[in-house]
Amino acid sequence: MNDIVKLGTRRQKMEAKERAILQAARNELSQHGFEGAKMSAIARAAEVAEGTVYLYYRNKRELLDAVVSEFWQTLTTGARIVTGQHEKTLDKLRALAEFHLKELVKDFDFVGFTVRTRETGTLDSPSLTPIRAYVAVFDEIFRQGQDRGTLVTASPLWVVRDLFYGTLEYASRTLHLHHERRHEDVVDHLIELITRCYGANSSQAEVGTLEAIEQRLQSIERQLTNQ
Amino acid sequence: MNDIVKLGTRRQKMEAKERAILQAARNELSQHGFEGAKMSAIARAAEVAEGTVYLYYRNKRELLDAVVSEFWQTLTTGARIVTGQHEKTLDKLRALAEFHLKELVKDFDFVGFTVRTRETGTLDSPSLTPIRAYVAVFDEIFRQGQDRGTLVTASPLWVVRDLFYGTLEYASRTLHLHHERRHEDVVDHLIELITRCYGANSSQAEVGTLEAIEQRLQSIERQLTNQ
DNA sequence: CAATATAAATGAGCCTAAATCATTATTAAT
DNA sequence: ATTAATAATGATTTAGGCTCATTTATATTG
Repeated sequence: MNDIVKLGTRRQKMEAKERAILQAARNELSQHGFEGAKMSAIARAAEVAEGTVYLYYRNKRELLDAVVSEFWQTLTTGARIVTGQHEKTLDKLRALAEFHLKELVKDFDFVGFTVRTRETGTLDSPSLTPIRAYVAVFDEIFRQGQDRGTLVTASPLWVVRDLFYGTLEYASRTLHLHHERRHEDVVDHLIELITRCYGANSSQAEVGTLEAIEQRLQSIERQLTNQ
Repeated sequence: MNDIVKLGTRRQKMEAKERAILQAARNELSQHGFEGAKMSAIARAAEVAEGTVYLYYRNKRELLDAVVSEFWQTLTTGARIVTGQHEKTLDKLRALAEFHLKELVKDFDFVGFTVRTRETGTLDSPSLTPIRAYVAVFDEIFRQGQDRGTLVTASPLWVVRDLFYGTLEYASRTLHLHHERRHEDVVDHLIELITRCYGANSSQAEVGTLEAIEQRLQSIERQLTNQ
């Protein structure tokens, strides 16, 4: 039997150490940004020598890449959970939009890190795979909507995807800068827009317009009561 | 009379030197990225001593900021010219979208630099003003469309703006990675979407009462969004 | 046109932080 | 217990941003 004092096998210890370094890097990065982050500080926080960090990650950039990858992986898991709780396509999309926006505003710096990571990234660089896995969540939902006949569009999927995530990322930046603005404005607007432009049953113009007006009235009411 | 050998007054020389440094920095940056760019290389390219650069810009970041500012200023000028050649709101928006997308794809790296610049930027940091000036082009056109009655929406302007620029930036990234994809897909789609969702005359077959309600809505909206 | 004052430019050297590597410590195998 | 293999260490090297004492160029003045 294993000695209790020993904290596990060699491999386990190394894995724990790697997690510690990653965690320390994440903290240091979101606290000081990429240039501001010091490898020495990361090593100290992870309770290892500076040289040890370089046994796990070739250099500072790879460490950043790993942090960013982990971030998107976590996001992917969360997105799958959140969207899995809904049946209808539009509900799934709304849930995804809400989740995405909320997370981006929370960890806003990581958006910048991600762009930075991609700066040098080519099409098939491994640093892109976690992001691909993440956007796949949207793609699956949208395709399912198309299969079901809920959503209809002639445009390529990538265009709609860029619309979805582009809008949300820019909105997250705005929300990050202007704390008083409302998240719901974005999500409501985006889903409304998707409904009107890709919704199969919105083709009946008259009903759609009436409903749209009602929606607008509601959102105005909300704005009024909120200030 | 001035000696021909002399290349101008002191002030002129300094301005020329500043432009040389800025140009050198721009080249170095788009060639090697922010970390990769060396102050020594910039100085060499601008044909000045390394210390001279620091007489014009406090540090590397400020130099980057200046490059990015110049980029957006140029873009603003171009956008104004391009949109000024059209009369109708939707034509202006289409021209702006086409121009924006084309420029972003061309100088794609600068998008990354901009985000990076904003990383530390607060709400009123001077590095944001050129970007504000740029997005103002969209704002003006959209507001004008609302005043003319061409465009109608209950959502705050910032939401629509983020949709517009967010979509285009993400699309520019996609287009930058996948050279075979078509720019027109994005612009057509975006304008079509704006037309359908914000176009006032998009649902022609409406009853009189409906129009009346809509008019009242518009005036309320105007009041709300104007503060 | 000196002579002088002021501003601009220079680049050797300083300093910080990333990355390396010879050495030491730890774990696994026999 | 001995040895081999692997992991960890931190002093040292290296690189590049930035400074500052000095030099050079321009403007001013009598």
